[in-house]
Amino acid sequence: MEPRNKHVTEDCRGVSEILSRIGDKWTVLVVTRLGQGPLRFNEMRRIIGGISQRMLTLTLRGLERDGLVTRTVFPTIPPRVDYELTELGHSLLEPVRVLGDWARQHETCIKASRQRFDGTDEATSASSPPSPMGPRPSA
Amino acid sequence: MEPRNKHVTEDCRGVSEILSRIGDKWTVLVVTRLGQGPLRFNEMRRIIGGISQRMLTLTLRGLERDGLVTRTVFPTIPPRVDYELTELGHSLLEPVRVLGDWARQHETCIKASRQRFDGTDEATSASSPPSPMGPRPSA
DNA sequence: CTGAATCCGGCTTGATACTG
DNA sequence: CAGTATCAAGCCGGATTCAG
Repeated sequence: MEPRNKHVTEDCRGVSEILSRIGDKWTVLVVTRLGQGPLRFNEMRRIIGGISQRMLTLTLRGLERDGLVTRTVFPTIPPRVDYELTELGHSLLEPVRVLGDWARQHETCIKASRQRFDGTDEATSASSPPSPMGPRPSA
Repeated sequence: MEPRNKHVTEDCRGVSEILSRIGDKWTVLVVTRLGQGPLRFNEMRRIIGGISQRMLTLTLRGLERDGLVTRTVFPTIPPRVDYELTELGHSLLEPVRVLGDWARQHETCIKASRQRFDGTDEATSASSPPSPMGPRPSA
């Protein structure tokens, strides 16, 4: 990546990258669950539900790479692997919680806004096909 | 014990959705810039830099749909469109800032961890202790 | 039980060209 | 200036299969 420059935009680039990192489909779920204590692979898989092995592996791997979780292998039979949040991982828990609070707090509002927005189009022209980006009602 | 435990996953689903929303490539940049005041389309385009018309349009459109920004059209020639954060949009600014602070604060740490992770080619020559610190198979 | 490798479909992104 | 339409490329995520 580019070196960190002076401008705000550059700062936000870094932020954006981090957000992309944790903004993917599963990372937040995994981190949050792990925030309640270490878990084994299939425990997580079962608890989270709907995540494939592949995605769980990739998510965990990425988290480990970023130093957010530790991977502990017990060379037993059957094998056992524990995943646990590092200190850094725990520190992420709080910002995520803040965002989570915001999300839950405004979830209804946002969904309502979406329905309003999506419905505005059809209300004016009923026979129009569903366009991915309907026309704007000029203010 | 904690009834909250059972709901965390569901809660996080919603959070995850919101995160996906703002976790895309440009949303955070746009919102942050808009947090400093209303902007016109090409102003933003120029300020952010590297974003295509298409992506800026789509990002703005999504933000508008979610009720986070307002779009004000001035039917002049040449046309002029102002984008501005709504109250809801401003409320998002804070959580984003929190996450942004975290990101900047741990940016170095994370990058270091990545390099460490990518570069770690464990020899495994040492004894594999029965203690939970087994070697990680290289990718 | 944990996880790697493969194939594949879909969404997201981006470049380009055109319109009011 | 602001926005749309279209097309192509790339990444993401899922199902399946194989291995230790």
